[in-house]
Amino acid sequence: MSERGRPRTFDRTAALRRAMQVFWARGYEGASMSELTAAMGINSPSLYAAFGSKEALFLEATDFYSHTEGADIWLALDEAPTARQAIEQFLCLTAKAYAQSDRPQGCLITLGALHQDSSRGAICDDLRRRRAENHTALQKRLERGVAQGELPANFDACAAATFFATVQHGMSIQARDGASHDALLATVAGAMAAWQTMAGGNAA
Amino acid sequence: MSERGRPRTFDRTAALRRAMQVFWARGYEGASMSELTAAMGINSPSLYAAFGSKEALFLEATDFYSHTEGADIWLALDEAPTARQAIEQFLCLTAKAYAQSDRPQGCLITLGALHQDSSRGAICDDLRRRRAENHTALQKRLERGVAQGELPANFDACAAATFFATVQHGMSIQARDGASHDALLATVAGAMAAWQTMAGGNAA
DNA sequence: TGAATTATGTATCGATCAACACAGAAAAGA
DNA sequence: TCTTTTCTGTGTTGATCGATACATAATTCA
Repeated sequence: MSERGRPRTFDRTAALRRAMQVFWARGYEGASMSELTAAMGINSPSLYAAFGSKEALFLEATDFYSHTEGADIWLALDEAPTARQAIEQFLCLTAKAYAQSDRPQGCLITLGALHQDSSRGAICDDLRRRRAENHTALQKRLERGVAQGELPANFDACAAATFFATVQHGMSIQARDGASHDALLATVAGAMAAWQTMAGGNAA
Repeated sequence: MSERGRPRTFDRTAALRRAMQVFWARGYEGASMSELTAAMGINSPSLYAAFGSKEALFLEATDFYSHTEGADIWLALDEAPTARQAIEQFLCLTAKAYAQSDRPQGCLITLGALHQDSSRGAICDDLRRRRAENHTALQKRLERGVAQGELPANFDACAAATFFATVQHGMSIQARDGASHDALLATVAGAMAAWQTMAGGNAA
């Protein structure tokens, strides 16, 4: 295959993981190329040869993030037996992931590029697309709960999905402020307190 | 007084407002001096003479923001007759303010400098202090509700304040994603749905 | 009117930004 | 061995970053 030429002397996946951590901690604009190359242990030309550009590297890093850091949260959403347990697991796993001290707090997808001009570059659009996918996943799971009779027929799955997604976004900022796991669980408890009322049948 | 020397030819407050809008839209790091001077209608030396530095300008801009854009939200919190109405007004006014299309979406205090190193510079610390003050204001209002018998004695005002503050933070990101006023109100409805359960007496 | 004081506009500072030119090094194919 | 291909390290590109030097203009005080 493509085994001709001098072989790469660094682990591409390991370097991508390091880049992800830098973007995660500093955001897209805040992460400089020198910071990235230092963390990845390679020189600038090697980075460009392997990943193309800062923008392309970020897109790959967010994809890597989704498949590693973010995977279990969204897996639990689908696998929990009831919609209520699905949402609770979703939020509890979020609380656990966001407060871990051995990595940046909060979510790369949520915090990675909040101030980009949507018109300029694909980064902002890509993150928005991923956030929209998350909203859809929540909504689908809630609709399943309606279909299975767990939730009333007039339950507004879209509005509820918006609410729980917004709570998760807020937890990213809370985590960035140094909130402990327990503090994040207080927010989870608040969000789950809404469940009883929403599932009671008088959803707006 | 200090009326000696050549008088300033621009309105300092108007220039500060323009600077606030730039920081609001682009964040601290994302707002460049050239962008700021262009929006403020002055040259770089005038900016430094009047405000000191980019950092000092940001601190003044956030203070200005608190006293103008953010004032009515927190005023309503204290003036509403019941704690429940206070929280509801607080969230509804937030939804209204964050979705207005004639200004940047979301909150400057929340989104202004999420990726700063806390050690480096006073910006991050200042915003965190302001967010902590907001949490305290919410908690105090809820504790008033407990004292007045509106809420049960075992009501966890701190945890509830954390929850509502987190919801508000999430709404900033939701607004940045282009959410409409109605979409933000869906989140408000979700948060208020939690009220019934939390105020019921079985708060954790 | 003249000295002191403060603001303005032009032009620029060194540092850093993202990105790349180039030559040498290390592999495969002939 | 020799050509081709690909990667690596050094050094640098033009642009932009935040921040100023400097001369000039406009005001107050004496």
